[in-house]
Amino acid sequence: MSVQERKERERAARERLILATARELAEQQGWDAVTTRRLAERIEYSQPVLYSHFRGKREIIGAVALEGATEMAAALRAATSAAGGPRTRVTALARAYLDFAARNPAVYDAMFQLDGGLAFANEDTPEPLKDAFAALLESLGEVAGDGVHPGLFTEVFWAALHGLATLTRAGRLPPQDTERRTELLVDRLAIL
Amino acid sequence: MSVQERKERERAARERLILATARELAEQQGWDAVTTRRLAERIEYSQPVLYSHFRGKREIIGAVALEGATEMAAALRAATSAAGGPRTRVTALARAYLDFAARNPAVYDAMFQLDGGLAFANEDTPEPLKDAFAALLESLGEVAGDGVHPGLFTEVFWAALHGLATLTRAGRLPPQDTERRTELLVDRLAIL
DNA sequence: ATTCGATTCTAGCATTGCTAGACAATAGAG
DNA sequence: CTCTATTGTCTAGCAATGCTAGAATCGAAT
Repeated sequence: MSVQERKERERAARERLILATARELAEQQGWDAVTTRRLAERIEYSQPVLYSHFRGKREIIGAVALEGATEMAAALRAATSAAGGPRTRVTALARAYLDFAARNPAVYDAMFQLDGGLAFANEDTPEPLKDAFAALLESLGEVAGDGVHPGLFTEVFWAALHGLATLTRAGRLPPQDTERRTELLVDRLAIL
Repeated sequence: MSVQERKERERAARERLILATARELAEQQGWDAVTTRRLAERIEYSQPVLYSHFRGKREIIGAVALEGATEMAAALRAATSAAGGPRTRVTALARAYLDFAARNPAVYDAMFQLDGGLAFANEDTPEPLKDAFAALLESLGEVAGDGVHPGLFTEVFWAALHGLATLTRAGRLPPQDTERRTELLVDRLAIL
């Protein structure tokens, strides 16, 4: 059975290669530049190989989105674990979120702007996405305030961060005031 | 000179027809369904005619976005003018914004999600967009709180609304709690 | 009625996502 | 070591997309 195992390892390695290449290409030139032909050429296989791993381009985007969700959850937890009190923690969380979005625009797009064919806000939601939301909830639940449902509060805070991230990235908001906007958001929304 | 005038009138009418058709098609089946061929067929002209009015699909999206900005500004002002105090006014504003986004998803996409080739946050920004932001500022400036720049506050509030609108529309947030989220947002962000 | 300029259309290009069917490599049996 | 059957990969192609060149047609002014 060792032959089978080797093949599966190689197949898994190639799948990782596809995803890493797609992500790299998307970060370099945007998702529009991630065509099946270019992607195939970069991994040095023909296009149909892509379709033996993923149903199509959408599913590739979805896979990158899941990778990103895992990383984002880790980044958020790393940022908040170093903080002392609730206030520093929430500020660190907000900064880490916006920083992740700014540093990985293509991955952020895959997660929240593009159609990756992923389910959201129901029981079919993939684990990494639920976990990323959980990472937000861990720090935000404690500053929701009395009588306010932590989940609802987290949704609102998240939406605000998402709005800041996307509008800034699209050039709708001047980038230089990001820090001041973040502070204002935390000051007002969080009950400390 | 009457011939020239008639021709210009007809040309302007056709341009309105193109935009109305594009918008209708986008609202019915999404912007992906707005192909130059389908659009040309619906207006009963050939595709190249579209390019005598607009540089390309992007510019059509941009034109729809500007139309939408004008309408949104009007909708926001209509909603806030009926309100008595600052609190009712801000709540009405938030509701009107989210309502506009929910009722005109394709137009909202054209304004904020798609690339319509429009400038933002600088002096080249088209008038309708600046005016829509001004409509937000009119009601939000008075609840920014002492020592907080009204423009910055408006940006943050707007970003939060934008996040709620897009995440809800993309199925990332359950729609039924929209009203509670709106109330929470207003309660926390606005200084009354 | 004819000419000439503007307008509109036909036909086509290159690119996209995706797939069918031909071809090649390889594992396992003899 | 050879043959076969399965598994994997590639070549070639489809329909759809945005956009454009050049032909054809229309209409206003002479």
